[in-house]
Amino acid sequence: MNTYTDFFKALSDETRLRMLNLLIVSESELCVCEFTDILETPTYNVSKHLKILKNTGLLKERKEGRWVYFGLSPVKEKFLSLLFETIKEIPEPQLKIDLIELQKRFDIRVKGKCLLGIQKEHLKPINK
Amino acid sequence: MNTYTDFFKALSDETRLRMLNLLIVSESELCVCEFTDILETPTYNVSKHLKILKNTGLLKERKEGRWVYFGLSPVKEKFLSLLFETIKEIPEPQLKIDLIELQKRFDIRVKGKCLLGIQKEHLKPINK
DNA sequence: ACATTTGTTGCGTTATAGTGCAACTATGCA
DNA sequence: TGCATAGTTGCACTATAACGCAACAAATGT
Repeated sequence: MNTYTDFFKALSDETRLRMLNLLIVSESELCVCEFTDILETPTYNVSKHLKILKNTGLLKERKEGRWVYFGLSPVKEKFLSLLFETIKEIPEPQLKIDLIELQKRFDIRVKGKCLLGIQKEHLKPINK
Repeated sequence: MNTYTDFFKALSDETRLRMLNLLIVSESELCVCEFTDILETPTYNVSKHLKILKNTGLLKERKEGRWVYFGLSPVKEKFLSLLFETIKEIPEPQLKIDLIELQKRFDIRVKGKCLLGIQKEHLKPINK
């Protein structure tokens, strides 16, 4: 039972709902820095939210050099495919805006790869 | 945006998910004491959870004598109808058990009305 | 009028979850 | 080897939410 409430809990946060919207509509993988710029959310929070979605079983992770890409887990249950269809039907302007920002990030990919890192300075982590 | 995360937040609690399952599958109204017995949850919590679902816009309330019936709000958005279809696809044994218990409560209704109140003593509120 | 029944609400407690900061790891490059 | 870049994690703080209890309101019956 807990498993199913956990799916809804995962979606009950705005940042995570926006993340899933990006992945569902685009049908592709995004790396952490792309999420950071699109959602205008600090990297450390992006990372934490992605971890929650992954632990819920919604996302899978793939490392490529210094970059980490997140994409949807393969959908096996009818429950999950319907849940994703439901998300697609949310008429929220912000979700449309996010898709436009996503396209901008895709446009600066090099051979389909994210190589430019975070573009918005104020979202970068402070490294020592 | 908040509105939509609120729908998911409403479903992220086991008691509320079970409530909605009962209403969606049965396509009828239930009164507070019926929820109490079926969910084996104290009346004061049943009442609070129903209030949350109502405030989220998922339920409507109807008073009839001392009894208060709750049913689904009329569904206008595709988002909500899909959300309800999604809930129907949850393969959780507890949700099936709840439906059996619901049938038992329906069986003791008098002319379609709940007249017997809470049957499980330990769930009743302490009245002075 | 009074007791009973059905349901609601306020309060204190506890548990959970999101945020920001800073330290940390890991990979690649000069 | 040293540094920059991409991302993660631990900690303290704050906010939110569920719970149990007890008092309360509202409708009904005698």
